[in-house]
Amino acid sequence: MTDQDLTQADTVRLAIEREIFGGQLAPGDALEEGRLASRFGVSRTPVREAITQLAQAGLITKRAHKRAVVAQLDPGTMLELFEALAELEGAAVFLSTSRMSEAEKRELKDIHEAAAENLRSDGDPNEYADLGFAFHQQIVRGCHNTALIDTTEWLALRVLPYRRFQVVAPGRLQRNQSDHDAIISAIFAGDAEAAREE
Amino acid sequence: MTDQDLTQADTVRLAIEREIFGGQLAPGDALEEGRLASRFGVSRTPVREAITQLAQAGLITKRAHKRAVVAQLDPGTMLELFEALAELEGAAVFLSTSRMSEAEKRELKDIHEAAAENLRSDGDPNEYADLGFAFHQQIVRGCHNTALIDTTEWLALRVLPYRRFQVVAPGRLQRNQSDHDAIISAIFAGDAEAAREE
DNA sequence: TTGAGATAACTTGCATACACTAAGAACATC
DNA sequence: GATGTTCTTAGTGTATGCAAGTTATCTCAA
Repeated sequence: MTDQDLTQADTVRLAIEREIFGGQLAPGDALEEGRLASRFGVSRTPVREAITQLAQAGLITKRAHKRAVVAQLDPGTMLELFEALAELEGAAVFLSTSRMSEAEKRELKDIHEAAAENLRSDGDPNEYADLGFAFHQQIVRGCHNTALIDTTEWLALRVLPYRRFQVVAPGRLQRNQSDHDAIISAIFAGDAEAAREE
Repeated sequence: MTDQDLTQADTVRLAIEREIFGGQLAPGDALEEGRLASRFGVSRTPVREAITQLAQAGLITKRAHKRAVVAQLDPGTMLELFEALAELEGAAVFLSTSRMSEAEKRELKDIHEAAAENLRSDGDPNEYADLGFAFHQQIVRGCHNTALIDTTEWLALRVLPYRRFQVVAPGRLQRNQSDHDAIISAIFAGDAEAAREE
């Protein structure tokens, strides 16, 4: 009753999600209902349900009578997604500036400083990426608007499979870090407009 | 191919959507798979699929082993939705200001003036509502970012069933109209920030 | 009368079977 | 050899049956 009232369709959906985010399923890969069914030891019915949900979420694309495919974004669409995501995060941080509690601000600062430390000491890049994710998440959640949070995170989910392809240009991380510096300053100064322009 | 390659699940989903938007299905109403199936003359399978999709879209809520229910929003959630929608539209208009073509701006002006005329002549309120919807849509689409457009319209869809409950306070329409006036001015002046603050 | 427990009726979740679609293979035609 | 046509077959879409869970009804004691 805690929450493990997961139906099989849910289980399958979560498993597929994980494989997409983890890279075992790359964009463009085909998802075949029958194979997935036998792989997960269930019938095709819950698999179909899971696929339907993932398609609705935009993680996979599906057309009638054709195999479902892990969503493949052309560069243009991907840029649009990133722009839209930036706008949503901008809107969220605009609200967050006046709405985050002191505790939330403190935690944001902690995350930021952990990232700085990681950068200074040449730490694990994956850990830095995770901290960056947490940073964004903390800001977005600070707006205390569930609809906006959900929408933003849903959009973030769609680009997640492509993060792994991001080139790590030299100096990119430092630049990212100073951007975050600016955001933090703006939030603590209560300057919502400045925070929006990250 | 021009013809709808619609699967039965799609047909059912569209029909249910229409009934929700049209008010035949009110928030809180239960959707029972069996009844819907026999009503639409199909089996439960495509009905289930349609319900899954609508649940994912947020139009209905569904929990394991419980009946699906047309999404019912408490006032707080509804306010959040409206706020989030306003932020998204704000982001869109911010971009639209510099991206709308002359033709798009002209069409926007046409819509706005048709609404003004409707108001002046005490025309059909439903027509005014439709024009308002078109006004917003025209602005959002002007940002030319499919991801942002889709996200915004998807959110707008979620609140659509509740528009009918909106009280028509006296002077509300005039106020709405002058807000739109301000937006138009800002867009034509190229003042993106002003446009955002509708 | 009211409330807890038992039980019957109903609804959902899943498995299985079948129908239909759409690509590709095999074949015939030119 | 190229082209068009008919099979083949892998794979999706839908129907149906059944088991498990949920909701409603009934019973009976306080």
